[in-house]
Amino acid sequence: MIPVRIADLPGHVGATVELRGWLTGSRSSGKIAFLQLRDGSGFVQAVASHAEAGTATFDLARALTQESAVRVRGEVRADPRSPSGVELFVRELERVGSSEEYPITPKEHGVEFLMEHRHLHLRHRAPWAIMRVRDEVERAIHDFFATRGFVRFDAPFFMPTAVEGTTNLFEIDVLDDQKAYLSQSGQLYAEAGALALGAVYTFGPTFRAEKSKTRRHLLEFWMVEPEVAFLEHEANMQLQEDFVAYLVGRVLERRAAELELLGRDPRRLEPTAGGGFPRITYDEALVLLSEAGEPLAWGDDFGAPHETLLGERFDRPLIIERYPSAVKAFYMEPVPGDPTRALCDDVIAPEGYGEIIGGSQRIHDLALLEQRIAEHDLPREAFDWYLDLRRYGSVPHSGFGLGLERTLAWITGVHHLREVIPFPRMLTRMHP
RNA sequence: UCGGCGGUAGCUCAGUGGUAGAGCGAUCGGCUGUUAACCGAUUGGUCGUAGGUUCGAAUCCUACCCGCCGAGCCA
Repeated sequence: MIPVRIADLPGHVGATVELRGWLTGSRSSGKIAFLQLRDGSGFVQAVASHAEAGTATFDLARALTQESAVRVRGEVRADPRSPSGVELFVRELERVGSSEEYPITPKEHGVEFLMEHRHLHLRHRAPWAIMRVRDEVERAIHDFFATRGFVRFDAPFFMPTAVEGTTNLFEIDVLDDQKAYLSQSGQLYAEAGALALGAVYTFGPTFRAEKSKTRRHLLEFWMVEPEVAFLEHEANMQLQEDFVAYLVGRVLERRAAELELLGRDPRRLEPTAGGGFPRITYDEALVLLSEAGEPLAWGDDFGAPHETLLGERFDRPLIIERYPSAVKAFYMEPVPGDPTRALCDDVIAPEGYGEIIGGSQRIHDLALLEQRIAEHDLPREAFDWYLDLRRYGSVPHSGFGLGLERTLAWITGVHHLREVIPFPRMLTRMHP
């Protein structure tokens, strides 16, 4: 008898099949038992009646505890009372692995308790749905860039120095007193890649040793960073828009059932899939903030409340461009004729999920880049190779970084970033 | 680092000076269509830690630990 996945059961109505999975819950009376089963592909109810299954099988069905592993053989029957349209009528039952006193009981639990049992929590419906959305988004990232001729380019995780001097880095002891830092961005290496391969993207974990304890922060998160030679600011923003619209479109197309299980209304995401993101300048954003009663002086960077306020005004991501150079990274190209502003942009997600993309055109002039490195008190010798990129055939180039978890939190509608990564790493969470 | 809130049963919480509580869960029994099942029984505790006040402290005081939410910083 061939094993069948729960997801494929609707195609086997009338057949007798074998299911392999786990018991998520059960309910029984004297003569009938209902077993809730999962196998990773989905969820289904099995029905064991005393008359059809026999005493031994029926008694075993009643004795199974939560998260017992089982093999079940039985007949697939259509039933309008089932959410998936089918049920499995048990003929034979085998307990593969027992489960005693499973901690995550069918009862409300606090976030902290669930995170302490994250290795088991992942078996439950909401994390199951979220991880399937995460998988789809990661797949969509690769598909988007592959169809546009980008080459995936893996940046190192050990870094000799900071990419952006301000943020805190995790310091690592390498052999013989040598210091290194965990990567906070693969961008500088992606720039080398872009000049070698034309268009590249990095995708991997990123580490920020910031003492941030909010729902928008993790110590370790995943970032995708495309970088393209000869790409300038306007086209860079268009690439970002096309990219985000594609990712959201893919989830709407292929993971609608998971969004529904999570209670996420797909209508909130549909405008994004159509593109047409609003674009405003930093100066225009200041006017909007002033009108909203949150005035800022020119030159101030936005705080989280400002970003939320701006993002909530639109039904799709908001692009804010041309920030003051002083609040941005050293490598950003100035606006032609206006050195106080940079050819950069942030993409702010709707609904208060904050910044999901930061991007810019990079300085390609050697003298200007040397000057900026000096102004920022950065160790020049660490950037010798980076300056070489400007010595030998320098061209205008641009790129951006998209935070995977913030994007996923917004798409799935969950409150906290820790929900969208299998094992979150935070100031107060290293276990399990 | 700063601000606000919190730590009591396996879980979610109530309990503001006088015998430590509820619901849920789990276990056992009953019920042939349950899906937040229902009915009956059983099971449940260093009240975050240390010290202090008091005849008596989960409760009041002091210190510390841990967590949650937010700010800054950022994706």
